[in-house]
Amino acid sequence: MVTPILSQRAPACKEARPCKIGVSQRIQEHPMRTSQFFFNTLKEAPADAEVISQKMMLRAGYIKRAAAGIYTWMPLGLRVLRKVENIVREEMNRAGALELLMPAVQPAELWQESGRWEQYGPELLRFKDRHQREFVIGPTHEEVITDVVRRDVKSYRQLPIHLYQVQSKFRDEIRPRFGVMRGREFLMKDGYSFHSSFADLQREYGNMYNTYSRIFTRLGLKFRAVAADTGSIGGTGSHEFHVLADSGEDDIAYCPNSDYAANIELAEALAPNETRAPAAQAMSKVATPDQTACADVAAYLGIPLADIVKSIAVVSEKEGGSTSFALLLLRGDHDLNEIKAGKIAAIEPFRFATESEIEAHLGCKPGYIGPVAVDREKVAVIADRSVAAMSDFVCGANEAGFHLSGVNFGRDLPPPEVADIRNVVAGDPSPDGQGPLAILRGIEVGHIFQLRQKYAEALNCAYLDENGKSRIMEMGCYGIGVSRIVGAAIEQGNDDRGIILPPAIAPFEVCLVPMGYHKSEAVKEAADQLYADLKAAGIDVVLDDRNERPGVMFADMELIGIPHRVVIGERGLKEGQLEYKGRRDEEAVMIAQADIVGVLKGKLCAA
RNA sequence: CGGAGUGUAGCUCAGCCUGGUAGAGCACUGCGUUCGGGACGCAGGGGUCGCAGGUUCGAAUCCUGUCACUCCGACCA
Repeated sequence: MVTPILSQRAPACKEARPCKIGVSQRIQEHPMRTSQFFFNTLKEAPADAEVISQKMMLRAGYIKRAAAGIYTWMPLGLRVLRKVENIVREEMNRAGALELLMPAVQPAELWQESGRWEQYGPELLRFKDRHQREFVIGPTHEEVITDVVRRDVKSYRQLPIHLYQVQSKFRDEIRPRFGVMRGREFLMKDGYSFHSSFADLQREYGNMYNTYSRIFTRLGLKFRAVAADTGSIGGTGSHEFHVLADSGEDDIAYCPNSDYAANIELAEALAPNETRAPAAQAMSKVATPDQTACADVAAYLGIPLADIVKSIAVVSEKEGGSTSFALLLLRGDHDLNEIKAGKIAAIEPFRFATESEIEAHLGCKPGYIGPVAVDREKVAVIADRSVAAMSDFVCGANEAGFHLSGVNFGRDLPPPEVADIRNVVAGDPSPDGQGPLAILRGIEVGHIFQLRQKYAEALNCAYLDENGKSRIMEMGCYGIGVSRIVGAAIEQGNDDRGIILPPAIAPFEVCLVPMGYHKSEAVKEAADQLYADLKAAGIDVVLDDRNERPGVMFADMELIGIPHRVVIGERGLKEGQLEYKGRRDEEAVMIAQADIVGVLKGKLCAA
C-alpha cells in the first residue's frame, strides 16, 4: 500500500491528557488515517531474519534493510523510535543533564590523542577525506566530549556538568545480526558528566542509576540493573541495564531473594563450603582411546562430569616480551570465565595456547593434557575454587589416549594456585548469602560507568580548583541503546499475530477499525467522530479507513503492535455500542459509545 | 580470519542435475463479485537469473574468477 503524505494539517491539538506519562511526546502530525499514511506489511519475513523482533519489524514495515546491520526506519517504526527517544530525553533533562549534538564524523587526531586509534580494531570505521585527512565515524564520543569540555570548562565553579546527545553511532561489527539489536549503525543516547571530585561523580552516578530505572519503567519494559564488568572502556563502578528476554545475548546471574544481580562475566563463584575430602583412591592411569572431551570421558568411564578436572592451556605474552604458559583447571561441568581469568596477574593478558605450544610444554596433544607431573617452573597451574575442593578426580595424563583417575592434590601433585575463574551456574550460592543464584538472559540496553580520569587524563581535561591548582576532572559516562530498545521491547512483547508494545512506545495507542467505512454512512460518521474525540482527548489514535476487508485490517493492526483496538460496526451502533479489544485480550467486550473515550483514557493512564 | 551455504520479480521460493522463448504464491494495476479475521475470478505491469570472463550454434543451467549476503566457528582440548 503506497499513499502520498498529503499536505493537510491536523487540527491544532492543545488539550493535554492529565496522565503521568506526560504530554511532551505528543506529536503534532497529519491526520492519522491509514489511507494517508505509508506502510506496508508482509506475510513472510525475509529469509535471513533471525530473531523474532527482526522478523516482526520487517514484516510490520517498521524498518527496511539497507545493508548488513544498517536499516532505514520507516515512518511507522520511526514513531516508535522517537517515542523511546523522547522518554529518554525527558528523563535526562529532568535529571539535570543538558542536551547537545556532537558530530558523527570525528577527526582521527582525537582518537590518536586518547590512544584508542591504536587500541580499537577494525570495529572502528576509518576513512579519509579528499585532503587525505583521517576520520572515523564515531562508535562513541568520549574523545569529542572531553575535547569540548577541556576547551570551555576552566574552573571548579563550572562543575559539575553533564552533557548528553542522541546520535547515530557506527561500529563495524564482525557479524551484525539480530536486526536493530546488533546493527552496525544504531541510535544511542550517550551522556558524559564531569566532576571536581570522585564523591561528586558517585553522586551523579547514583542519580543516573535512578534516572535509568525510571526510564525503563516508563518504557514499560521488564528490566534489571546488574553489576557489570567495566570492559574496554575502563573505569571503576559500572552497571548494565538489561531487558529480560530469552533471546538476549548476555547471561545475568541474580538472586531471586534479594537485589543481587550481576553479569555472568562478573558474578563471583564462591568457594565451596565443604573442605576437601581426604584421598580415598590410588592414582591410576586409565585408557580413554578416543575420549578427548570431558563429557565423553565421563560417559566412557561412567562417572559424573563433576568428577573430572579439565585443563585449559593458556599463554601470556607480557609487554616486555616474556611469555609464560599456564594450565587453568576447571571442574568438568564448569565453564571458564575469561574476564575473571584475565584479571589474574600471573597470566594477564592471556590467550589460548596453540596446539604446538601445548605439545612443547606438555609433550602431548590437546585432549589428554593435565596438571600432574608438569614442570611447575615452566607451567603455572591455576585451579578454580571448586577444583581446589575436589579429591579423587579424573584428569588428562599428558599422554595420548590416557587419563588419570583418583588424583589428589598434595599427594599426586603440588597444590595449585587457587582463584575464581569460572562462570557461576544456576544453583550456586549468591555472593550476598541470600540463597541460590538463578540465571536469565538479558539484552543490554543501558550501561553506566564511572570512567574516573582515564580520558580526562589522556586529553588533559583539567580545571582550576578553589586554590588555583590545576586538577584533572573525574568523568562518568552513561549510554542507552535507543534503537536496540525497540528490538528488545519487541523481543519481550510479541505473539503469533505480531508485535505487542507497551502503550508508551507503540506506534499508536489506539486504532479504530470501522466495518464498512466506505459503505455505511453511520459507521463513517461514528468513526470520524470518535477519531476526533480521541484526538481531542490527547490520545494517539489511528483510523484504519482503507477500503479493505476486515480481516486485513485486523491482521495489520495486530501485526504493527497497537495496544488498543476499537471496532465500529453497524450492528453495535444500533445499540449504541462499540467493540473494544486489548492487544493481549482473548475476547472483545462491548462498551457504550458514550463511555469509550473515558474507558480508553483510563486504560492508558493506568498503564 | 577459517569452514559451509545462498544469490532467479518488492517478499517467499521453484527451474539448474540432463543447456533450447524465465515460472508459481504473496504484493502491485484495472474490471467484476465479495465484505466481522490476511477473499475470488478475469485481464495486466514488473526480472540484462549478483557481476565478469570462458565453453557452446545456443547458458539461469556447465567451467573459472569475482562480489555480496547468510549460517557455523574463531574459548572451554
